[in-house]
Amino acid sequence: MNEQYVKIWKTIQLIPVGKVSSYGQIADLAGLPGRARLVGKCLKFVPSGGLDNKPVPWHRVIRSSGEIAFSPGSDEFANQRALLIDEGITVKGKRVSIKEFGWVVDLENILFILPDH
DNA sequence: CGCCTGACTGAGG
DNA sequence: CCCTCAGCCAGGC
Repeated sequence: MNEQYVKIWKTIQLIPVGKVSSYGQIADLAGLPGRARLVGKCLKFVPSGGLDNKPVPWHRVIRSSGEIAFSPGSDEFANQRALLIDEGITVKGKRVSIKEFGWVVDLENILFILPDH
């Protein structure tokens, strides 16, 4: 199992319900700065059963611009959009307001919650 | 080694 | 808001 993938998945598990993060932000928090594209690739292989008996909320990861990465019209797009809306996130077209729903990582998270790396 | 491909990003026009 | 472009980095061939 790819160790970097595990770090990324664990970081994604920290995104609170009702918040969104970006590929780049997850990469940074996982200790892999500059590797947003790796996060995208890694999300293709998210364990469907979750990790450590906890789900990996991949749908909370979108582009830094606030839009859903999948092309509008695709099944994946519709799926992700529905999952976001289900937990109370407003999605206008393909876009989420980062200002309103973006995950702001506080000091407590940085010091005590992020996985070791 | 080169060349191409991504669930990417930030700056510009 | 749209589009382009350079930069990005792991992988595949």
